[in-house]
Amino acid sequence: MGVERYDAPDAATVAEVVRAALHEGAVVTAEVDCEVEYDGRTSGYLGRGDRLVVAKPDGTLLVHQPTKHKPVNWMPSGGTVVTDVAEAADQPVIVARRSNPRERVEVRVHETYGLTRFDADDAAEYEESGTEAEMHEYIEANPDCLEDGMRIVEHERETKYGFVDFYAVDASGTPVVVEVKRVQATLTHFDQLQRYVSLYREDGAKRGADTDAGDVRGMLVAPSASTRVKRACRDAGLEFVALPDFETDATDVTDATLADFD
Amino acid sequence: MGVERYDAPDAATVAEVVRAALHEGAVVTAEVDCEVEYDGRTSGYLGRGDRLVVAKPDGTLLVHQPTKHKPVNWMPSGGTVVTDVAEAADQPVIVARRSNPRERVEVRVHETYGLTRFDADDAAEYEESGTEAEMHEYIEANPDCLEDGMRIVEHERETKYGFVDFYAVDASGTPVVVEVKRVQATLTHFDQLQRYVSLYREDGAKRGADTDAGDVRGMLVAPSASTRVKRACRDAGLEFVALPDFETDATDVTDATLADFD
DNA sequence: GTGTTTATTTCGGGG
DNA sequence: CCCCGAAGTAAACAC
Repeated sequence: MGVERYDAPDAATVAEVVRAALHEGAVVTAEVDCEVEYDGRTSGYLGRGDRLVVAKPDGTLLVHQPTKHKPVNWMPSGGTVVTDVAEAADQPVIVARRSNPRERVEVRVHETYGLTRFDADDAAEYEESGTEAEMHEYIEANPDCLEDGMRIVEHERETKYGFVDFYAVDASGTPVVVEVKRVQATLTHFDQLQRYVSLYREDGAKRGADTDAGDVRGMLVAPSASTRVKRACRDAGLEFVALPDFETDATDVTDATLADFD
Repeated sequence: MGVERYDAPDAATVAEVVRAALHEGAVVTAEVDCEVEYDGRTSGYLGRGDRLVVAKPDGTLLVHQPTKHKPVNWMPSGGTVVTDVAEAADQPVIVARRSNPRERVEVRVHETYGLTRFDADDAAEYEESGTEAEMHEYIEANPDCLEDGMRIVEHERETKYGFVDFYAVDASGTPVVVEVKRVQATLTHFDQLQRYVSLYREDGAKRGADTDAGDVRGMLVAPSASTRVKRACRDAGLEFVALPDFETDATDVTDATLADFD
């Protein structure tokens, strides 16, 4: 929980402080004028400018420009961050590497305005509600919200082409493949459902030519869908089901249900 | 390009420095003990712990735990970041909001270890090569890499269900829909191609029942693909084409070509 | 503004 | 390890 601050440190200090901090589990932030080079999945170069550099002890490296959410260059956790001093120019150089995929970020520092070592102590974990997983739980507990008489047969059913959110059966016994989305449905989601339904229809056709191979319903469940998606569903014989106002307070419903068992 | 540093500032100082910095276009970083609340697309809560908070003048807010690439909480650019002091506890509170979607991040600061104002001057833009766009250029210039006798008819052809990377014709005059991926092909990519091909086949069927409506080839081009994807392609009558070792050094080729014109 | 697609996506879960 | 799909995806780009 301590912070150590270095103002306009020289190259050797930068290299040593960063090395020691990361080794000892501390986070380092630096305000620098630098240029950046990336080589790996693609390659790229960022000319000189003022940036915020963050290095974490898990190998994460972030280079932030003064705007935007995403770092302009980075390395995800799992790699290693090392610092060195380029002899010729007496400049600190921060290099982050990893293998799989093999990639490398090099930050050549021209000027270090400031450097901070932060021994952060954080045991908390983020808790979230309103996720798709919770939506699944809600549907599993209340299959009638999809359609009266619906019965869930299997959740996350594995097929040779991937996972189906729900495999269900409607009131008349017809199988229903259900794909659930927490956000407005897109063409990609339609694609997913289409893939699963095609599979079931093929399998149905194999089981027997006399049975109606198309006797499988596909259901895309989401709070909304664009016109294009609705049309695609209609054209492909799939159904879009608007699950209205699935609010994050669905947890309240679950809580109430659980309370009923007390 | 200047940095101002505040050690263990009090709540009023934090609020004022953050306000002034963001208003004047500077980036602020703070090492704090805080709790965080998010409400918007989902909702969530993060209990007390030491974190690095970054606020940018474009409305970006980042809350970083000591590990991982992604911030545990954030607000993308475009919103507003305001600071205040909770009277009761004399704590700084940083709130980022935006509409569309309507969401809000609240950082309740229990202790501020350090605060930095960074007047960053950065005009550089990141330049990247080895992207999918370059892969497209390569294919357009060398269609034979897909298959001997292939001719590109159209690049980025628009359809009512989205864009097709290439619309081509093979040596025998059969149309080929081509979907190109820079990374290993996934089922999602297969889905995309499948959607386009279905469309072309439907259109073919509409044009004339006597012509073979299935007379369209679909080609998924990528450096590799999982077994599942290859099987899906085979089953759907689509082709997977491994475009071997398309390296980022394709830029070298370009450079050499450009040099030839000197 | 919506709608769609890409991404050095990152991340987590399961086999 | 790979494979797969979610994400508060963000960001670019077309309409």
